[in-house]
Amino acid sequence: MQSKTSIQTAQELKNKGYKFSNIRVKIMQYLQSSKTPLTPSEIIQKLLKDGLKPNKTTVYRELEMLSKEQIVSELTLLDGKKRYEHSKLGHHHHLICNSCNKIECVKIPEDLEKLQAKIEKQNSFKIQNHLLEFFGLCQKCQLSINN
Amino acid sequence: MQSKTSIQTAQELKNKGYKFSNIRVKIMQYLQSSKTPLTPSEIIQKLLKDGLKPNKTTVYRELEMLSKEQIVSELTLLDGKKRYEHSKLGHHHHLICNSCNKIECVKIPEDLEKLQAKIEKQNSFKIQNHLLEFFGLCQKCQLSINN
DNA sequence: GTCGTTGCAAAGACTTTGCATGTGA
DNA sequence: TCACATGCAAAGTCTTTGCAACGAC
Repeated sequence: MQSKTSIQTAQELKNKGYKFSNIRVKIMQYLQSSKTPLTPSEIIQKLLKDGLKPNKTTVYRELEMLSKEQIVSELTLLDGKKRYEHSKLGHHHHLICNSCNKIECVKIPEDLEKLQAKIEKQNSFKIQNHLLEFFGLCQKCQLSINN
Repeated sequence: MQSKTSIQTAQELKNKGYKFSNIRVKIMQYLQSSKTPLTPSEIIQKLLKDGLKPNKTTVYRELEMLSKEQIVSELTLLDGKKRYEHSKLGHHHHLICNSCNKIECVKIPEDLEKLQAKIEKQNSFKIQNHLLEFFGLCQKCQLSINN
């Protein structure tokens, strides 16, 4: 199911009264350039590397705000930790390595429309969204296990 | 991907040294008869209703053991709480109501073999398992929203 | 100056651990 | 009896809340 991804511009955010603080901009950058969803503590690590000393509360609040404004989306998987990824990525799924825990994103062109239509009919359930994640071994780990 | 569901017999468990305490038997019964995955606290509620006063630690340890012996499987979704369901259910998916949070189980006959084969090839990723969950409105909530 | 943002301390929710005691076979 | 099961207290991890101080515009 494709979700709309009309992400707000910086101007729209300013109009809503948000300010562009150092930390906020950094966090948005991390999420925009990350190939994998990030946990709050991973974001804190990145900020520390960049010379900032963020309070964890700030990071949690930042992510809450970005989530509320649909700039990022929240994902709870695996270990119960929340992870965040940029909404510009659109609807996609993940390949999660059981060995090294790496998370890759993957787009599935045809997606599940037909299957969903069938399930809706058979279960009288109106599907609004879905979650599809694959667990297994990434390329690297397949090789290292074979050696 | 179908997971093997050769569940251990009571005798096999006894041979491993496990004892059949009141609480353990109850917890296994709840999970066996539940139509929806249960959280530790839901299990504690059920035990209280049945006149037992379980310590939460006991319940957590029970679920850990049942999980280790593959009698139940653990599921982390949604709110980051762990949920447990009986392995006899085999591989299946869930319909999760965005309105009342009810979780229904659903089997998908054809499942995703073709899609998985394609993804494996395109991403050099060896898929071992998957998670597929649908979010939307259950029958009841569709009706109550329309009224 | 205003109002959003930040830091700090504390609390909350869920889960795990250590140790002493209880109990089923 | 003896190993497993249980209860209790404490700690651990992740997250949220309240409040005062700071800072962008």
